[in-house]
Amino acid sequence: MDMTTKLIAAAEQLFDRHGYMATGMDRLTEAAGMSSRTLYKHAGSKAQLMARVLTERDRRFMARLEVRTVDALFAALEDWVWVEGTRGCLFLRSRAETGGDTPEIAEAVASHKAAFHRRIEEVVAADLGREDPVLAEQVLVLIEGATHAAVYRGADAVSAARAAAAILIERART
Amino acid sequence: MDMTTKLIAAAEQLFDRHGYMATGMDRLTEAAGMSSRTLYKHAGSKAQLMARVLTERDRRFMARLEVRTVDALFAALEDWVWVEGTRGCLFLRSRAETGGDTPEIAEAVASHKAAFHRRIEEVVAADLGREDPVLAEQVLVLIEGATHAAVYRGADAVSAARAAAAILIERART
DNA sequence: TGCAATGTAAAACGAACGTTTTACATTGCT
DNA sequence: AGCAATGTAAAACGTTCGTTTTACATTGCA
Repeated sequence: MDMTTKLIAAAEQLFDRHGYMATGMDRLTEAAGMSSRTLYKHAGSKAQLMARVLTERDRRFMARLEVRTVDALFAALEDWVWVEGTRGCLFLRSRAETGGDTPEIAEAVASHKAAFHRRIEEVVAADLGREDPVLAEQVLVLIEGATHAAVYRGADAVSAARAAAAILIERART
Repeated sequence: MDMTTKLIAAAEQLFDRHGYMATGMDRLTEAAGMSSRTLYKHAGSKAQLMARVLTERDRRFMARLEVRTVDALFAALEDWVWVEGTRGCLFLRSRAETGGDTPEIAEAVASHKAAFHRRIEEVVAADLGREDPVLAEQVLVLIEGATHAAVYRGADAVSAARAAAAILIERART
């Protein structure tokens, strides 16, 4: 396993479970199993490391959203929550933790959320046979809501969102 | 203006805008306009201060949700977002920043979210004339979603959620 | 009049922060 | 055989962290 890969995987785990600011570099070097010298050679800085973590997570998350129907979007979200757990959206959390003042992080978040929004519009259009920006916004809100409600309401939040989306889609179709 | 009130107001601003971990006590004493000795006499510790901020915010937020219809719930959320801005849910954010490992904070968050869920069930029941836990869960997801989507989508997210809720309510009524 | 309460200003506490440096070992290519 | 690259271990960098302490001023009530 490549050092950079190992580092990013360890960083994602710690940042996600304990928070970006609360995770010190000592804890990170230990978890990644490498010296701080090597860590900095690969990561550059803590902020750059977080940005790489986010880029990698974007890749992994967006790959799951390569679907053709809105219902499949929620099925994918259920899988994601099952695998990754329910700790909210790491993108919004990193942005909030840094007050948006860390450029590398703010940019990674912005570009992920733009891609996320675009993807939902595409899926809604494919499912409905026409574009519907308002419905897409509602689906986006339901996914974001399921992600965050699941933190304290559990997986029920995701299935509730899925059922709600089905109703909205059905209504938009007829 | 009472010292404790001034302190909590300053703390809420800084914690919300820059994050809990990223806000140092020096910055806090300066913003609150008091010595660190006085600050610690009133707050006890940084974690206790955050807990009091959350308790106060819960009071202010829940007061706005004293309504009788689901649509009024979203109108209240629109007002809240207008006044307080769109930086996501401070309760979930504090919990995430501390990994749930700070008891005072974790408890304040848990009790707020429990009250929040209860209130939505009540409003849905009042609006519909009967209890509907599934619809309540969907409304909760829409509010949580609007709160977080608004961070990058703006106020449109809230009105989209409002319209979606209207459809779900209408369908549940007939 | 005098004491208890409440405040400020500022230094000090040890610990932890992100990052860099020093000194050395191992590897793989030409 | 020899050099460049890549790694480790560990100390040190100066800064900032949350919190406590020391010394002193002001106020309000008995």
